[in-house]
Amino acid sequence: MGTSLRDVARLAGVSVKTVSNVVNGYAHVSPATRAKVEGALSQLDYRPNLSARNLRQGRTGMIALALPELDAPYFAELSRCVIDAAAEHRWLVIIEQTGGGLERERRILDGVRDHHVDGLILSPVAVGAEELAARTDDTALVLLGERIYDGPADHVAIDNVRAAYDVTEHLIGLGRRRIAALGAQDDTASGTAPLRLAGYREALAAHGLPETVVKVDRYQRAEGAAAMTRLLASPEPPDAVFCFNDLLALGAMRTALAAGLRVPEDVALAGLDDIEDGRYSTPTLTTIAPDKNQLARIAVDLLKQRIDGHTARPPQEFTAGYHLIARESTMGGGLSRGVG
Amino acid sequence: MGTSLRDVARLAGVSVKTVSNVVNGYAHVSPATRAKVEGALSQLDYRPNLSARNLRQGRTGMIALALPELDAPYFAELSRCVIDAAAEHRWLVIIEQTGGGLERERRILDGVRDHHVDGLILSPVAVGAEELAARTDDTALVLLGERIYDGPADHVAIDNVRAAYDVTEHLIGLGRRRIAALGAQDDTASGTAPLRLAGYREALAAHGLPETVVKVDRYQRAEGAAAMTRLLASPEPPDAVFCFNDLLALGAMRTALAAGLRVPEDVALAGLDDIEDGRYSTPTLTTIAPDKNQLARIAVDLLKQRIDGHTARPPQEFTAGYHLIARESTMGGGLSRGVG
DNA sequence: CAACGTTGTTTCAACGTTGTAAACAGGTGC
DNA sequence: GCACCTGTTTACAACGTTGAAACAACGTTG
Repeated sequence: MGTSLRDVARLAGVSVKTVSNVVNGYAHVSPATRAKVEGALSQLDYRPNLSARNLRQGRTGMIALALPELDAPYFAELSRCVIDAAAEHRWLVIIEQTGGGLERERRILDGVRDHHVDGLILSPVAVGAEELAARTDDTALVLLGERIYDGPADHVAIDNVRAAYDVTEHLIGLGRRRIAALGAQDDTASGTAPLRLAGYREALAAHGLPETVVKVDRYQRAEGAAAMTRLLASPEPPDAVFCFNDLLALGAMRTALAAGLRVPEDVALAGLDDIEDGRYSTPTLTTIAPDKNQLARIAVDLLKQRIDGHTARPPQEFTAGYHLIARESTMGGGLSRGVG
Repeated sequence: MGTSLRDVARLAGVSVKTVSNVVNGYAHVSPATRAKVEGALSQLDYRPNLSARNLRQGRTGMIALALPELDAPYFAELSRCVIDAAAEHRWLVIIEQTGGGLERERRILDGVRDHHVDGLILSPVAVGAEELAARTDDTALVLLGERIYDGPADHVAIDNVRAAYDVTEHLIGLGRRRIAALGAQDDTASGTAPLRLAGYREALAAHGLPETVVKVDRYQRAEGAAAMTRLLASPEPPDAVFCFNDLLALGAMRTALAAGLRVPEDVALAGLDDIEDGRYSTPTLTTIAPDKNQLARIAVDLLKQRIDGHTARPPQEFTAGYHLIARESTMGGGLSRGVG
C-alpha cells in the first residue's frame, strides 16, 4: 500500500540499496545522489515498513510492559514514565495487564516470543524466583518493583525495607505508640509486602513498641476500607496506621472519617507510592514517594543493555531513590475531621 | 533465532506450506499429516514470526490508542477497557500520549504509518475538524470521547449535552439555586467543554436560574482547586458546583473542605467520569458514569469494521450509555465536614 | 605504471510467512 | 482406458528491507 524503497528508487533513478543507504544515514553517499534521493523521498512521502525492517533485522523496536492493572494510579503513573523513557530509545511500548494473577504472568513470560517484542519489563506479583529461573524464553527481561531474591533477571526497585522503616519511624517520632501495619499478604515468598512488613517491624523493635498487622488480598481502596473497619473494631484501636500503599491508605481514610474519627488527631495515616490522589485527598496523605522516573529510566536502560547483547553480565539489583512526604494525614494542619 | 516453519517442516518431513496450513487451520489436511505436523510443532515449540506474517499480509495486528495522559484516572480506566476489548480481536494496543497538545496530536495523526499499526483510536483534545479532514494518512481512524462535527471519521462518545443537563437538574432538584459550572475552556470549537456547558445552560434556562461559569486550562485536580478558590472569593459564592470532570471536582472539594465549608450542606459538588477516586473520597462524589466498557467496545468494533474494508460506509456517530450516580457530595449522609 | 585503498553505487540473497497455481493421488462414472 | 472430479500436497513468488559482497571509478603510493 504505502510507498516502498522501490518506488523511491525508480523516481530518483538509483538502486533500492542506495535509497536505503540514504534513509539510514550511511556516510558514503555523494551529495548529488543524496539530494536526488531526498527529493524523491519527500515527494513520495516515504515511510519505512517496520514489519519488513524488523523481519530483516530480527528486532521489532517494541518492548512489553506487563503490570497488574493499568487503572491503579501508581501503575498508570509508572507506565507513563516507562513510555517516556522508552521513547528516548525510539521504542514503542505494549502494555499487558496481568491482573496480578499467576496464570497470566506465566503466560506473558512464556508468550513473549508471540508478540515478538525485543524485551519485557515485568512488574511481578504472583510469579516466584523458581518460575522465573525455569522459563525457556531468552528474551531480555527486567523486573520492576518487586524483589525476587537470586532471580535470573535484572531488577529495579526502591529499598522497600528502609522506606517502610522511615515511615514507621516518622509515626513514632510524632508520638504514636499503637502503630498498625495494613497490607501484609498471605505468605508469598515474593512481593514487596514482606519487605515493607520487615521495615515496619524493625522500626517498632528499635523502640520497643508492639506490632499489629492486618492482611489484605489486593492493594485496592476497597480492601483498605474493609481492613480499617476490622482495625477499628479491635479493643485497642491503633493511633496510627502505616498502609503498604496509597490506595489502601485512601480506603482506610474513608473508613476512619466515616466512623467519625479525626485524621490525624485520632488516628494518623501514611501510605506509600505518592499517587496524585493523595495530594488532593482531605486530609492530604503522608507517603513515601518513589522516584518513578528514575525507576523507569533504569529499567529501560537495563533492558537496552540486555537487548544490545551485554548478556554476559550476571543479573544485578538496582535501587532507585525515594523520599518521605509528610502531609496532613500525619502532621495535621488540615481542616478535616469527622463529625464526632 | 526462534524456530521457523522451515525447521518444523524438516522435522515433520513435509513442505513448509503444509506446516503453514496446519498452523492456520486450513481444512484440507489429512489427519495423518496433521498429527505429524502438530507433533513437530509442539516438540519444537514453534511460534509464528509476527513480523514476517505482517509483512506478508500487510497487517500488523496492532492498533494505537492515543490519549492525552495515561495517568489521568479516567484515561487509565478507559485504556484498560480498550486493551481488553482489543484483545478479543487478538489485537495488541500501543499507547501514545499526546499531552493534549496540538503538535503531538498532529504528529500522531500524520505518523500512524510510521508505526504501521492497523488502526488508530484517538481521543482528541486540540485537533479540529479541518485538521482531520486534511490528513493524508488513510489508516483506519476512530475518534473517542469528543465531538467533532462533520468529522471525516467514526466517532463514539456519550451524549455530553444530556449528561450535563441531567447533573444540573439533579442539583436543581435538591433545591440549589446558585449553581456554578467549573471547567469551561477558552473557545475551542472542538472538545467536550462546550457540550457540557450547553447542557448546563439548558437546564438552568429551563428553571430560570442564573449561570456562573469558571474556566480552566486543563482537567486536573490542581486546576479544580484553583478555580474553586476563585469561586469562593466571589461576593455570592455558589451553593452547588457542576465540575466538568471528576478530577476538577476532587480538586474543588479539597479547596472547599480546606476553607471550612461543609460538603454538601454549604456547597454541593458533582463531577463527571466516575473515576474510582470519587468512590472513596470523603464525601464520596456524585458523578455521571459513562459506560466505559461500551465506549471501548464500540470504538474497537468500529475500527475493526474499517480495517476489514467496509470503508465505503460514511463516517458515523455512535453514542454510549451513562448514568447518574448520586453520592454524598450532593445527597449528604456522609460524615465529613470542614471545621466550621 | 602497477598495485592498492577509498569512495560511491549496485547486485544478490535472505529474513519467515502465505496466496496462487499447479502437481499429484485416489477415486467415480462412462 | 479415459476424462473428470475431490482432496491433499507442493513449488514458486512475493511482501520491503538490509548485510555482504561485488563492482566501477578514482586518487595515492611505491
